[in-house]
Amino acid sequence: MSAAVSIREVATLAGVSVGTVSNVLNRPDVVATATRERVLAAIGELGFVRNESARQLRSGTARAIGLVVLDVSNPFFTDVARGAEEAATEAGHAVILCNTDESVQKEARHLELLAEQRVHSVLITPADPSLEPVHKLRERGVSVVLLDHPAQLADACSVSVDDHTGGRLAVEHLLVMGHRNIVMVNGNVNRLYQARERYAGAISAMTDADRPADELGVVEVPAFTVAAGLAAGEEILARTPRPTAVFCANDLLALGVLQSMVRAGVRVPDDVAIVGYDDIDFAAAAAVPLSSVRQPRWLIGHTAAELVIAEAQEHGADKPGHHEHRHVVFTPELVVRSSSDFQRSKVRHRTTKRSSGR
Amino acid sequence: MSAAVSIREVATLAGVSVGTVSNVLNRPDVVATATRERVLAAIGELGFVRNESARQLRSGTARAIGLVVLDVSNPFFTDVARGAEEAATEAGHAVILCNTDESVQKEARHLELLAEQRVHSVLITPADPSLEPVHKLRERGVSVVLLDHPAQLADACSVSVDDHTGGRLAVEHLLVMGHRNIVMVNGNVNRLYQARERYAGAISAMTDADRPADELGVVEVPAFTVAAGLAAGEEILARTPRPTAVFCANDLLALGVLQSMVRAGVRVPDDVAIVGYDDIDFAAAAAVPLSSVRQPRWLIGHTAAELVIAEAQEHGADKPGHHEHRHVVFTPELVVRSSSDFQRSKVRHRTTKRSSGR
DNA sequence: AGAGTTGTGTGACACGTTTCAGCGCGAGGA
DNA sequence: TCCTCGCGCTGAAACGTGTCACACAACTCT
Repeated sequence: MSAAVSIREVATLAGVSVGTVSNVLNRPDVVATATRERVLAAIGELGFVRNESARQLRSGTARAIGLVVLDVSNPFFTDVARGAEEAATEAGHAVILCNTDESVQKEARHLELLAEQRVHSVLITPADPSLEPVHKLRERGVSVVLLDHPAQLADACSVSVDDHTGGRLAVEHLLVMGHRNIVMVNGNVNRLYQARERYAGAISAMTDADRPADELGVVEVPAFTVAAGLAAGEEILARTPRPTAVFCANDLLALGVLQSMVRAGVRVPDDVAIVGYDDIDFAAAAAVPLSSVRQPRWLIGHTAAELVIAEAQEHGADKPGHHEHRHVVFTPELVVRSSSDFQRSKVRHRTTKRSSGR
Repeated sequence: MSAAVSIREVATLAGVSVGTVSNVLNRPDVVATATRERVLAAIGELGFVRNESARQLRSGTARAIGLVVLDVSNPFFTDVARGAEEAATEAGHAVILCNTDESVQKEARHLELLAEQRVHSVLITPADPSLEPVHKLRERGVSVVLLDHPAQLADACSVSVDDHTGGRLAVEHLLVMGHRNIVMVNGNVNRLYQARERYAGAISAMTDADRPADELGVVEVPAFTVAAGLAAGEEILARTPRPTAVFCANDLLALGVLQSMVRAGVRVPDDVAIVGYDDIDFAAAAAVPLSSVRQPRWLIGHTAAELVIAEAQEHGADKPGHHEHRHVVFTPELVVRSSSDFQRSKVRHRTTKRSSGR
């Protein structure tokens, strides 16, 4: 009901000019203490709230950064988002979270909206492999940081995790555990960079171990979700001979596969070993704790936000165009738990017996 | 690099006035076809993008609605967010997702930011039980819809699920299954409305069944997370006599409790039955599929967004202040799965035997 | 005492858009 | 022929803020 109160009304109530009120808000040190307090009192009395639109119009750019992810429902991305938000908040920026569900159309629409908002910058896990909307954004002068995407391909900073190594670590581990019939549950290799790299890493582990590449089967899924993992699990169960190990490109898939194994009475890891990717919290908390390739989720988001803020500062202070794009690459780490480790799962079984014996 | 191009440059290139360009964008029907196409061509050539800040400054309010939730990492809330976003997109609005982690400070800060953005409206699951920041927002003229919160307390619309019934359903079920030593894992009853109501429902199930209320124990947790559930599970395991059933105020807690039971070799549901709340996707996909009180997550978000959009339209078209606040209450539904149902879990066990027998 | 200096505050302009009164013009009716 | 009307377009006035050149007063230094 109460109409929006502007800086002008504050000024008249405090008996000063609008410029002074603006100074109180933005450079409090240049205004005398007495006046400042008078203005602040007026602000409180009127319940004045800055109009961010007007600020942005004046300054040309918003104090917000867009974060565009493939799936908000995936805990991996919410953790990345938390990291980004923390870094952004420190620098006085807000984060606008956008979800694409891997859809090129949704991605384009979100980027369009973000461009209209004149966001400070955009952190994005691209859904469109052509990166065309990303380039368009850069042409419009918006800083972009690519998440989980190859550094060299685009004229932008990037933060990623070495997916090739990640895939290799997982399959090396399974080979060491003696598995000779492994299947990888993966997304579309042409569409998603992560899917491509993790598969390549897996293959390199096979060749390094002098195993023929065709010992690594593939089940392609339409999405990185638990439901898709369940379907993949059914397909794996139907295969003869049944694979003895499954490497999933993502923990949600792994949880789905695990679930279909348990439902079918297939023991994990005794009959089938499973390794996931991302090491989300649900992985450790699964009924058969899931081995997984850990990525520094929070750090990815945090670093990306820091990078983009730094880029903007350089760009502003120094000569424009002088910015050197940085490419941060983290190294993933294999976390072995019961789902792929016979020894660990034995410990669990012993505990089981003891407990049920009392 | 390319400086922001404004409507004025488009106008000169197309040889028309700025007003005409604006009309092409907002009321294409009032401008002649030839001119319209000329303008559109100029827009394409220059790569013009509307400046949303300027629009907002002029129109007074943003085409965005804020969604403030207690925990973005909780799949329940991401599903609510998807519903809200879908409804908002239909009406041409964007959704700004904010996370409070149940912190009063973060909530206040986010609402402050949203107020500065002059958002169209706010959908919120309040973290501050006093609702004071919510009232402040309403005074500033921002429409608010409360999610999962009692309708009557605030001067606002609300969308909620009957938590009292939900709690009752869960405990009734456990009583029918013959449990006489039940424990509820719950958040702080004074701070969170949901915790309070679900507990009250649970108690009413006890008294309706002529059971003494003290047969329902309580474990209070500091947060609705898997980690907190794990800790609660440890505490439950240490109790003597050990409870035979656990009702968790949320699925994340239930997953944590389930995990600690499995780790300790306690069979679910044979030794301990577990019922969760929300029926997130992970519940069905858990290794012991989780019984849960289902809430229409997507619908909650969708309805809330629709309500707030409708409120704004009425408010704008008719006399202001004439809006009648609506309170939508959904009814929850108990979904029984293996974690609390001996029969179902038997089926699973038979399957196990058959499979491992081949 | 005059010149420089520092500390405060003023007021107008610019940012990019929407909106609205109004203008020119050709067609149709009297 | 004149009047009216509607179409298509123009041009200027807002919207609320940040910035900047400038004004004014009170000191300090020589």
